[in-house]
Amino acid sequence: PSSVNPESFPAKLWRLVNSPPFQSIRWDPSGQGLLIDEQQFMREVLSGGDGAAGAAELFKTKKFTSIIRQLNLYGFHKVASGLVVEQRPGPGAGGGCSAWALHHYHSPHFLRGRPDLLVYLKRLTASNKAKEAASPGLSSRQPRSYRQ
Amino acid sequence: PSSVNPESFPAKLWRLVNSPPFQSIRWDPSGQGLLIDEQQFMREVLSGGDGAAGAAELFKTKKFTSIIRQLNLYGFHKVASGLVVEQRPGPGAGGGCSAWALHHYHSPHFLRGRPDLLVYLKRLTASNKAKEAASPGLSSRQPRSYRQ
Amino acid sequence: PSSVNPESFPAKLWRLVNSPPFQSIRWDPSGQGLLIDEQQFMREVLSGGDGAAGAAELFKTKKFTSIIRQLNLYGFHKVASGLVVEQRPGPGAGGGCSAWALHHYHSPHFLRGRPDLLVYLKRLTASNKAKEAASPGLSSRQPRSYRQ
DNA sequence: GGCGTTCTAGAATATTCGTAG
DNA sequence: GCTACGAATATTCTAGAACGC
Repeated sequence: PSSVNPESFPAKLWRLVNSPPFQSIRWDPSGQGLLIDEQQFMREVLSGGDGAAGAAELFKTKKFTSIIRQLNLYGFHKVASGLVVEQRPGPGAGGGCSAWALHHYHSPHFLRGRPDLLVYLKRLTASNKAKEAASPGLSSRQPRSYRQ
Repeated sequence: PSSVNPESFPAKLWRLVNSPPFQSIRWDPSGQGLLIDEQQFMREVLSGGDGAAGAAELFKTKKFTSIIRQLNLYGFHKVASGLVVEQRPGPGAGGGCSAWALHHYHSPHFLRGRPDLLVYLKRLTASNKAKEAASPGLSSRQPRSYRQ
Repeated sequence: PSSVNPESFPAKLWRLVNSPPFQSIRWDPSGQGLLIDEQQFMREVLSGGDGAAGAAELFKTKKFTSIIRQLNLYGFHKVASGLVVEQRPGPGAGGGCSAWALHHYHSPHFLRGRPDLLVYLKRLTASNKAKEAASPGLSSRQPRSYRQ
């Protein structure tokens, strides 16, 4: 019945992560999380589309922090890296290695190959939160465990 | 009497803004606010000192958002841009126009030529806020204009 | 269900002590305590990762005392040395006599082969301590021996 | 009212310094 | 001496709140 608004943030995110031309945002190896390269994302997706595939005006903002705010509003949580996080290829050229900001985010309703789950991605508004009042009620920064 | 800890955030900020070698952070024309060029600041100050004057290890963070959090913790507020913010001359080559992130922040206790005011910059902790309980009590984002 | 945040101090400590490439930090013979060679740890783990396995940015600090503070915050206690603590053979010549700082620390929730206990390692904050108000309440510095 | 964007604050852990015991 | 802890600041992730459409 109720499909997902293709202009909503989760729908845009889904299209981006499944778009091979966009290298800045992709699935993690397990397909359960999102990897976003901040610098590359700013060039490719934000700031006016001089990027590769011409993501013309996909988002109104030019600030990466707005993307993070949206992720949190839709219930995504940051996954602590620290472990694998694929090795830096660093072939040779380019040189300026630059402090990488590779963000890893996860939502139980955003999994590779499962577009059917997108309908469960709700914006965490006051009213929506009231509806889910009986939920486990995670605190703002999960004190310890976070992978559910 | 009570001087300012030179390792505190306000002291570091003061030294940076008064350091001509650092072009990423400077006074606005009136001397009452701070201008920070995000991209340049990340290169010059954060991320390991391959920048100009070697601000080796001034901050432990490499994230610009941490600087913003500190500014807010010390009572700085963003100044709505669109007004002054001198045009960047754009030396010539390159041409990558790039979506500029030029941040304009203000605090009544951070004014050009007035290092004596720095002692009034207090970190807004629970305890410090309790001490100033009698203040007007501004909400999180001042409803309209807040330029005092 | 609830796993441990891999970015927390106990998780990092666990990975380090179980990482053979890191020789500076290892289990004591009984597997109930931690042995840390201060000088080697500073080279291998702190101070920029020119060390062996490239523990790039595992900690933001470069001070060994900060590691000790973290150990104490998570309930570790120093084990009186002078007893076991195998002598380091001293690889060869030189005879850098070495007033070696070999630190021996213990926690009942940090045992070799028992990652399941890590969830009991709680940061000793004011709030956490309040929650455990009804606990046996061990004093800060165990009166005498506590080797269980 | 919903949603997106922006600025600010809350809350938890991390780092540092001083000092009590 | 020297271990352990309190307290203050720093860093990080998430949420609150205001505004415009």
